[in-house]
Amino acid sequence: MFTKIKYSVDIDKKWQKKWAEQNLYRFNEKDLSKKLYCLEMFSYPSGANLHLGHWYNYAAPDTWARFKRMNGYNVFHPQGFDAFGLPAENYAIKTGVPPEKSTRKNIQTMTEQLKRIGATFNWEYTLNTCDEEYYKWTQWIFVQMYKKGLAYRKDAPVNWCPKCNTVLANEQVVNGKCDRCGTDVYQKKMNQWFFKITDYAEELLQGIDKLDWPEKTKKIQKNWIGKSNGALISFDIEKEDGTTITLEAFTSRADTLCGLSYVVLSPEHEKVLDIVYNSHKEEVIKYIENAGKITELERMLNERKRTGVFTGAYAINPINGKKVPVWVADYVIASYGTGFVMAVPAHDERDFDFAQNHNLPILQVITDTKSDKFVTLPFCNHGKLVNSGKYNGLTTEAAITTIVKDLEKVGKGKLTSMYRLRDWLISRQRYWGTPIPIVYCEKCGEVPVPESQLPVKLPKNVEFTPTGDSPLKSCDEFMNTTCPICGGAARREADTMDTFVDSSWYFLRYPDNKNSHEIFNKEKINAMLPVDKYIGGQEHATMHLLYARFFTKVLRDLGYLNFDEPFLSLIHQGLILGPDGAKMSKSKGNTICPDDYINKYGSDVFRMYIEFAFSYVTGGPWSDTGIEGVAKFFTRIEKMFAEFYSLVSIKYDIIPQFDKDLVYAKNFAVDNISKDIEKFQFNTAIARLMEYTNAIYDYMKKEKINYALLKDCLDCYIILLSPFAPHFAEELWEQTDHTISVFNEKWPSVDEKALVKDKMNITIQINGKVRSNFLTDVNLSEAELINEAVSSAQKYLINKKIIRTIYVPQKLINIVVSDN
RNA sequence: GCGCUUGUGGCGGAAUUGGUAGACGCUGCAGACUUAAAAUCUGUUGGCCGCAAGGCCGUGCCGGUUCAAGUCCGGCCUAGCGCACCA
Repeated sequence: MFTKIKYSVDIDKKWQKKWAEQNLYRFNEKDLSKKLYCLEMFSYPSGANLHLGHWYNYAAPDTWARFKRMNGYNVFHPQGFDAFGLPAENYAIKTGVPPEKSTRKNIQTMTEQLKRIGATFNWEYTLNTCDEEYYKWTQWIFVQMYKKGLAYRKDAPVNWCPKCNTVLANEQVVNGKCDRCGTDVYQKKMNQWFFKITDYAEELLQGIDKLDWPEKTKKIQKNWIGKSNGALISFDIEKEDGTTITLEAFTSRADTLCGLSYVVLSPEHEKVLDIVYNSHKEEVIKYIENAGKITELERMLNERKRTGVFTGAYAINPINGKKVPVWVADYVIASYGTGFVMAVPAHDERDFDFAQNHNLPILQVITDTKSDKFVTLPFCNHGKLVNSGKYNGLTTEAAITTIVKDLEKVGKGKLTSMYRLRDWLISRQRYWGTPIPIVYCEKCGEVPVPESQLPVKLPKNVEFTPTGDSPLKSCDEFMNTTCPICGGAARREADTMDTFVDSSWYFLRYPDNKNSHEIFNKEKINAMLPVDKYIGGQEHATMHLLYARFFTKVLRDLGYLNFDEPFLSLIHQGLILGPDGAKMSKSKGNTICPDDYINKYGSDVFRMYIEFAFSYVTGGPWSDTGIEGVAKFFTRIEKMFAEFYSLVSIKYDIIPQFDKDLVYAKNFAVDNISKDIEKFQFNTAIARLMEYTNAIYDYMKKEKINYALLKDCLDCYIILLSPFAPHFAEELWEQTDHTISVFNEKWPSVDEKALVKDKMNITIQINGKVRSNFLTDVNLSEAELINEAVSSAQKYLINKKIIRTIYVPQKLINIVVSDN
């Protein structure tokens, strides 16, 4: 029998225990026909309490997952930890506690706290990237990639963070500063490991359009890959000794070739010293040395001043044989294109600026298509060609293909594309990460560790304070090993991998997390993936989300996967800011601790509040005004049920007219709540639930009540409530004489007939302004409606002439009038 | 500099994609219950004019398209994000 319920944190505990005992949310591995892989980005095991961001990231998608579960889906909803990385190591440096120890402890605390959300997580599938059983396979992937030539080592100028004492990937440098600590990053030439993500540039780009991802994220990723169509053009350069050397330049404006007035090499270009004349050598070397000292940041600041030096050499324009001077200038960057550029000052701002500074000729070869009027230089738009011999009059588009075709005939040009995307630098001079499974043997050189010897274990007792050199180097027992090929003495690679490597494939491991003899069972993973719904922050648009796509494609090409994309549908949760509107941070002291709220109100109130108070994908500043309102809403629900059980039951068979409102309200609620949850619009879904609550209250005030109908509506009510307040709904379900669990119930379906109204409210507009409205029968014809509207709006029509009427079905009639 | 996104009551936020702006809730105000308070319930709550009926104004600003604009177009302002010598 129903006893009065008072929802509190005790009810959370009761049901969390029962659900765990029954393993209620168990994933059924046997039948994957309706599997649904719902995944939130895993979190970093930080020491402090679970913060608001975690709650927001996990609780709301759990509402979606529960909804899907009740709609018959076999929901797979795993949870794990991205445990390697800088924060644990920095914490260790500060406190002296080894990262291993603090991380394990944090994982334990966080797991307990995550359980307090009362989510449908499948904990038996958990993983942790710093476990040997996990990173063994991270290393295994590295070795597979190495064998395919996708992991390679090279000397390259890399981004160095002097504070973190490590190199960074391009993706981790933001405005010339370290993404992590904000320190100015500078370039350093080092020998490092890279993943050849550029091999997949085109496919990564092409695949984006097919994804159900936020448009903005797709755009960010497209821009990051940065495809640019153009042509490679070869220039012969005459050296001082009389020989010539040929260099290729990439350009998107081959049409401007006749306006060429010089060519430029970047200071880092390997052929600079080969080309330079003796008379200019000293000056050029000095220039290169200076250019090397400038950091990324300074380069950006000095973006207006374009410096450079002449090499003494001349290049031949392949289209007309004209000789142009060869310069070295740091406005040409070595890492994009070929590091060698053709300069057309009349039609490029940078070249124009440079030419003016150095008194180089400026030849106009493009003019406006529409007017032959004088155009101001530099003219960078498209147009038509002038001063270009036989190409005169062609549009720029046509000229590009014509000119490149002509060049191609003499082997001097071809159409091609360039990408902005660089290979992914994965070496880190840090301790707390996956060791790179490579050994260096004096005889055999660089040798990948064979699969049978994996994992290369991360040693425990290492001095991990960063010195700028890899901490593992100081650990002899780690470093000294034997060569897997010849058995002779060898040294291990001392760097560890970027933590983004760990997170690039974790979603592939969850469904088969205990597999000890292979990375995962192919059949199983191909049946379980792709992830159907992925939820996480937008800040990963050019990092994790790109890397994970890359790994998926690599593993597919290695024969392990039969799909191309890991995450079909992606949602970004908004960011919850501090009450001051600034990003929450401990240093600013504007963090919010969910625990206080949970202890006071219970986790369901907290969950429903964060779902109700924000638009999920937008987020916003935190404020707890309103959480009382949600708590009150819970009380109102409790009272609603108490009131129902106190009613004298009056039963009758014929549903009178006044039951219609309730039936409508129920179906309206089911319809809209379902649609809104599906779209992650939890705030409006909850609003509709509140409306349904009000409708039930209204009904209970009536003189005559159809008890069976009301009971049915209340049962439905509990189901609709359950994804938003799982513990509370489960308690109500039990108290209203049902067998648990409410989560085994089928989500209600909509009776479309109940949503058809027999009356409609038509708005009357006069000249587009709302004047009045009238309630009428839905079956009336347009003509009848207009008549009714005109007669009911008589007072607005005095001395007016009706010009036309517009009828919007079921909604409004606009009467357009003029003065008589 | 280029590209994208945002701007709605005192507050959080709605608005079926061009069709009654402000759903739902918070706050405030008034009332009921109470010795009183809390809790609960009932009304009310964009601004201005009006006793009222009613009217005028109103979705960052200026203009436009349309019978009709928060929604579409052009320009500007604001806040935020992405890229930034990409040839």
